[in-house]
Amino acid sequence: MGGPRFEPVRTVRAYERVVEQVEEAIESGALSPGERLPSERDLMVQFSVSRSTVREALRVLQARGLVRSRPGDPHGAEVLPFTPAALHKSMTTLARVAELSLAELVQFRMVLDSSASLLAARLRTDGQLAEMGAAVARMRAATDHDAFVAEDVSFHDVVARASGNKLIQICTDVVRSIVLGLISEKLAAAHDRQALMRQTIKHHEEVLAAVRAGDGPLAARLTRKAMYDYYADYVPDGERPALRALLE
Amino acid sequence: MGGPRFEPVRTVRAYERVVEQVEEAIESGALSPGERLPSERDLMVQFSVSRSTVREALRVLQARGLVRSRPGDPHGAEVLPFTPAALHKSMTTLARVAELSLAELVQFRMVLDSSASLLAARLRTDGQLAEMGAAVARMRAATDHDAFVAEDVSFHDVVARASGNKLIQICTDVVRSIVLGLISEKLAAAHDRQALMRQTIKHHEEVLAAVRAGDGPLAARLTRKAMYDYYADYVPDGERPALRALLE
DNA sequence: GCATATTTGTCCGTATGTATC
DNA sequence: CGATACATACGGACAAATATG
Repeated sequence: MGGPRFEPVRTVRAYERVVEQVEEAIESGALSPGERLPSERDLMVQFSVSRSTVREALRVLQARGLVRSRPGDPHGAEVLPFTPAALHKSMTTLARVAELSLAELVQFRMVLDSSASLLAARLRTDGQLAEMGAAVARMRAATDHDAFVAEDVSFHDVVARASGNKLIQICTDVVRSIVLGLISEKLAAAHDRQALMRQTIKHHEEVLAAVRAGDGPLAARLTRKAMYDYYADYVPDGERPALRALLE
Repeated sequence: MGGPRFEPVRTVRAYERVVEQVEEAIESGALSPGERLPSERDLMVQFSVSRSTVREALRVLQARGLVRSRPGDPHGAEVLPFTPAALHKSMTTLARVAELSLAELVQFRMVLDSSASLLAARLRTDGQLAEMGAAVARMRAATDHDAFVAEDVSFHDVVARASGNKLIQICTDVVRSIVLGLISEKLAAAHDRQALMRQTIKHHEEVLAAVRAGDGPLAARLTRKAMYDYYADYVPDGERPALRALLE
């Protein structure tokens, strides 16, 4: 007994091996954004596989947002700079197939954005503070609703950046766009847009003041409150208690 | 002036249109997990494209975790039940190409898991409370380190489930496995594993008591503290202040 | 258990539109 | 502008794997 323990052999497709190798080259930094992959014909020689196999691998790499190939490009597929597009795609899919409710998404935003505010209150630079103020000023000056929302987004973007955590920054961005995609039309059709906009500006000014004062817990609490007030109307009654659980 | 405003035509690949249609069918629920797609030959007839195009589309759908095809399967590709595998993949890639530091990942865990504890203190059922207690008991009984970590994970899993938020549940799971993948070998090689395990059990007991008492803020604070104590040694000195910013 | 039919995985060749030099 | 090389898409072919009778 106790001889060598063999592991089951996972039959791995040819295109997967191609994907793995190119992926490793990109993620390890051996291939940098802007650099080019060899042409499909070169790749089929280097990997000793057919054209179809190379193409299936490139489709997967493209779906993961790592490369992009254009017809006729003599330089081969381009290695792309990092974007959260793939994360965005998979989270959007998740929201649909896992049937995430708007309440869950808003709750997640409350958690992430309030944490960003908490950290920003400690770690923000003076330049970022100025950016936040400028965003609020542009919110005040916004004439149409779309511009207002855009400046609202830019405020939250600066706060997320000021948190110093790239993962928080990316996830707030992704989840926010999903939420806005779900209810942007409803927001635009709100009956008392002016009042909502005034209240939103007031909330942002309070958050900004807390961040400026370095009071992280207050900034976090205000952020949660602002988000609740902004979205609660669009959340079914039964799910609002779960949101309020984050307000103390 | 002012004639019809034409929009630029986005040249869309044939395989992308196939992907879109199948994706829509799955995400809308027209195709449920366990059901089968038509065979590749049927698909090329239905979409009026070549088999290569169908195959490239299937590779993309497979990369997104929506379907799986096996060689020789007469029933066609299988529609898969939801898994966060695609999210896991894209976030792992993100961690590498965006060069996420361990500190950022741990900080993200502190945010998510403490929020889960906060919500769980309010929303947990008695059954879930019992599950948490059982997990801690199994942690106490664990003989080897791997079993201990496994029970640790199951505790956090129950808490995340008790939060009532599927997105929190999934993201805690994904980020945790990434963090563990980064430093599991270091954890196993810790010089004073016994002391660490005792401390971890104590922390979990405290969190459990707070959750049982319904004290969400306390449970959240204890969760952040426990995670900091567990991982701080593996985070470079310069990045620890960012972690401590979450401890008040 | 075995033979058969079907399907996928992979390969090859070709035609067409396109981007670059 | 022309020539070249490229990606896109098509169609046909064979071997290995799978399910069915």
